Amino acid sequence: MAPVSPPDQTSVRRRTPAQARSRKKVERILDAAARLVVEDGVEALTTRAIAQAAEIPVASLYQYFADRDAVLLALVGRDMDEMDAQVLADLAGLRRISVQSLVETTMRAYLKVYARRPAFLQIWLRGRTNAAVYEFGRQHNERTATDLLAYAVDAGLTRADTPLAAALLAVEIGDRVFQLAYEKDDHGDEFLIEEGIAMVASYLSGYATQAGIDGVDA
Amino acid sequence: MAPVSPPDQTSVRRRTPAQARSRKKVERILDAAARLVVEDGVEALTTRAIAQAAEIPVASLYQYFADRDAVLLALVGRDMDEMDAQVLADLAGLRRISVQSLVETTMRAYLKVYARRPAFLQIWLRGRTNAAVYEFGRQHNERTATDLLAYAVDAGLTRADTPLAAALLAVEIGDRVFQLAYEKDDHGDEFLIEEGIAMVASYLSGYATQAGIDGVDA
Amino acid sequence: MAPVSPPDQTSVRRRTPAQARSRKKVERILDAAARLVVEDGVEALTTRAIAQAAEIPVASLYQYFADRDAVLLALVGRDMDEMDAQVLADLAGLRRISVQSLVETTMRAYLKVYARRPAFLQIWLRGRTNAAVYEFGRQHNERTATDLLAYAVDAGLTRADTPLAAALLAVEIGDRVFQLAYEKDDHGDEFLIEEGIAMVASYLSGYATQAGIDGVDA
Amino acid sequence: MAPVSPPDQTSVRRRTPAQARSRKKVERILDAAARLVVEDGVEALTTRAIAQAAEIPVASLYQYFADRDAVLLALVGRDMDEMDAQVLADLAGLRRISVQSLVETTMRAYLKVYARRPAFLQIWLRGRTNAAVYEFGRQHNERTATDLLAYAVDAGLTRADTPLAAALLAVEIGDRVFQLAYEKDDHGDEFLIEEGIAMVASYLSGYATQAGIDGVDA
DNA sequence: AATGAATGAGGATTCATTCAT
DNA sequence: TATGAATGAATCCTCATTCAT
Repeated sequence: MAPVSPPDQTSVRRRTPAQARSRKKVERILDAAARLVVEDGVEALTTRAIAQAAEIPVASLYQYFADRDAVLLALVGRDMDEMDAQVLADLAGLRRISVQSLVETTMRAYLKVYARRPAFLQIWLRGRTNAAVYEFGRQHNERTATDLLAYAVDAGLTRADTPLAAALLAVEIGDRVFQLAYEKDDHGDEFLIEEGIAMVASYLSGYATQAGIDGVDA
Repeated sequence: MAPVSPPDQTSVRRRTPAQARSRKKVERILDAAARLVVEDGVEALTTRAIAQAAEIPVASLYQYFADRDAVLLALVGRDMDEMDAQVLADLAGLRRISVQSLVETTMRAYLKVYARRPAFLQIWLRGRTNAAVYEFGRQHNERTATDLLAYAVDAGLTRADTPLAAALLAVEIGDRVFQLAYEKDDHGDEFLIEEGIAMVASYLSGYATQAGIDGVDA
Repeated sequence: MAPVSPPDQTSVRRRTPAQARSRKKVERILDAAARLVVEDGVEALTTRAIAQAAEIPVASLYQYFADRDAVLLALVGRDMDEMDAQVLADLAGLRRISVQSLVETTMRAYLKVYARRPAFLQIWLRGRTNAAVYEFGRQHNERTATDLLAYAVDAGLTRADTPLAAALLAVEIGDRVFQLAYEKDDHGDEFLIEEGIAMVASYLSGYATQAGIDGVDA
Repeated sequence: MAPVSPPDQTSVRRRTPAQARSRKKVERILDAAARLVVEDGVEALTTRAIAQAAEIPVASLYQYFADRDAVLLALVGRDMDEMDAQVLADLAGLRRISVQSLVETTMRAYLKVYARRPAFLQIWLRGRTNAAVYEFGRQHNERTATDLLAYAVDAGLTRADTPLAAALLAVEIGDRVFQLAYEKDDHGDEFLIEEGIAMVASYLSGYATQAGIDGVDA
């Protein structure tokens, strides 16, 4: 079973020139928005500012996005998909897996994306101030918890009766560890990250099977 | 040593009638603001709304508070002081103390105040959306971490070389546990609270002395 | 002489397939617009909304209508034609005619159409807010006054020197009676309708010939 | 009994300088709005335009009016009060009164105000396009009907069992007569006005007592 | 100390229409 | 003929704060 849900891939097949153009503009808007966020924070992401940065009229924004929040969510969603993909890839690369390595690999995958995507870091870890983003995060964390738990149970790492709430707590705590680690440090405070990983792994070990502790071939 | 810094008590001695009147009005404003927050959330706390709820002209707000954020901070600060006092009191009531009971007592003290102060719960756990509040929280957590660590080292519960960052991590994780537990549940999800307390205690045990694990007379 | 001008029937003869298709789409758009008006009122009739309801792109609207107002006018015009036809038919069915029965039959014919065409009722009686519709109404009332007066004079019901302004006043008052009667009542307040008919008939009787009062064979 | 409700006179007694200034500004805004309406019609009455014409910032508008509609309603209300006062005064001047003279005097009183207040004429008779104004008009007509009926019954001009709906119909028809008479003619088409007055008077005579027909000393 | 009034700056969103393809 | 995309021009309204009195 896949450890995290793959991104939604509705109608990715072919694309008309018009759609391609449209997609390009969407990207352009998102890139402009990303720039703004990195420079001035999430609150600076006004429709006016986005339009100006993307060099389009404000009204044109509404061709591509339903409203301001939609832009923000698209921005987060884009990077979040990359996040999930990174976790997927890194877990796939493991030879042996245990609860410890599952946690470590997953969390370190996140770090890679934070390093690559400063806008994401900014929105996600520092500016989760917007209600829409907050809700998006909550849902993503829930999905992640569900997927990872299913994966762990499936792989025989944790007991079948492990409560979802425990998985969710682990994910949320991981999330907070990152928030804390990146609060002042653009590269993430390594001490906090290590301790955080240890804490989460240790917590989840409480639900581990013997195999989950010893590790099994992937 | 006191486990948490006592509230700032500048010029509490005597008070002129004018000061007393002023204090009263401040309280009235804060009470109005608290009502608003509980009813409509932090975003509803506009200067207009506060003034209307307190039945004073908007301009008069600025007699008592430098700006909008100041109101919010005063609101949080008032309850935060109560929080610290509760922790202080509950720790003082312990016969024997260990890392485990230190964590448990402290976190349960927080729960008591959340139950008593819905406005605090609303601002602190659900609406930490405002930059000023966020910063205030960070600083309070830092102070709390410093104080608790000093207390623990002093009492011989943790090693003298325990890094402050570890204490801070513990406090922040505790904070997140509460955020999660109160997200949807006005009374706090008990499972999450218990697991959270266990997680934090277990983490800090890594820095405990033997006495910290066995417990000592307070 | 016909009591009301027959609808404009430019080029109704034959139709090419393309024209037939076009006509179909026009009907589809008008039906969609009618639905919108009934549900949400005249102000809800935006080009966007119409296009969406008709399931065509907004830009395609402009293939069939010059602008937004044109849609509204076409909508009104369609039902107005039916209105005129109903008046024509009902008057044709009369054995004997007098000023009284002319007024009564005409006004009751309107009621029939209002009952059948809720969109018309909505636009015409409740939402005559749009300048174009307003103007259309004025012109239709003028035409109706002219036609009915000619008919009445022709039939010897009213004096030949009856001023057009009197006929127009009668029509306009009838119009207002309906507006009032349907203001809150979807079926039309019967008291107001009866009194209104009586008022208009009584007024026009001032211009009646003896025959117009006694009635003549049609 | 007063034939029409006197305007609301809440706290007209004394006035602080601040209130006087405020009142002055309100008048200034209304005057500017009136100018706009006369020149460009009701739809031209945007917040921007009003503010510009009154030479104040848009935001200042909201000090004195809750929203755009409030300005329009204040504008209408101001003149409507004058209208009521004129009716009151003119009826008070009558030596003898009958249904006929009651109708005539009332309607002619309206004409005087239309002549004095072009903005009112514009909004009321030509631009009753705005929902708020429309509703205001409906309510005023209802109040007027109620008051005039009570007055007529009181004076013994009409039977005590005259239905309110009849009075309302009379008022509404009078209203439409004016709309029609002023449609194209800034001074009001005299033929339509005379005929309209006759029609309404004749209609109401159906509910008159003998005294109402013969007339009584006021 | 108290406050009515004033306001600059900005907020999101909608709409009818055009045009290149 | 059909339409996706583009957009200029407005819309109303809110907010925190200041200042003269």
